[in-house]
Amino acid sequence: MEYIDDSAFLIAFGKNLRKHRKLKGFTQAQLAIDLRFDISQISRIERGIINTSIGNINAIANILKVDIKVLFDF
Amino acid sequence: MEYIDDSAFLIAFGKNLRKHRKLKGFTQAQLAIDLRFDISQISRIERGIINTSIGNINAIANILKVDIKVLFDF
DNA sequence: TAATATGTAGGCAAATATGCCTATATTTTA
DNA sequence: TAAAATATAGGCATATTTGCCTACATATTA
Repeated sequence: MEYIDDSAFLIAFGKNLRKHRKLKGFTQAQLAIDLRFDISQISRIERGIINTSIGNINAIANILKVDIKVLFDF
Repeated sequence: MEYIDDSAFLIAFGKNLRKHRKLKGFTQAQLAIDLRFDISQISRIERGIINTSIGNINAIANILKVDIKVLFDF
């Protein structure tokens, strides 16, 4: 198993999240509103700027109607 | 798809993490040392007290040598 | 091209996680 | 049972995330 550092992991995660958000037809703003998140958070997460919580990712998966494991499959 | 609130999710996640930690033969202390985490964090995560980051979970998966998706499979 | 929609950048205060610490409880082993 | 190992509880200072905000950049559409 290959080691992946935190920064590379967060960037890869964000890229994958963005892919699935678009596949489900959400803009960052729409997703943020449904989640009652601030819109800036979605942008920060997708760019790998911040290391968000597993609870937030679970909430995102619920709104996107995808299995949470899909968001970690990259 | 069933809605799972943050608290229930964190508790279920922690329970599953504990299961996989034990399957791999780690104590909380051993895991914390390898991760350079404080030991109290492992206990807090496994009990669902805190909502830790995806980066931390990735680091844990690396140390346990499990696919990160396994930790979200419950 | 021009207008509109979508996303990025960054400052700041408040909320939350984290590390470090001591003490206590629970579980496992001799 | 007694001792040792493992896990829980909680306080406190520091670090990080988050929401709210304004401004700017990029992409999409008329």
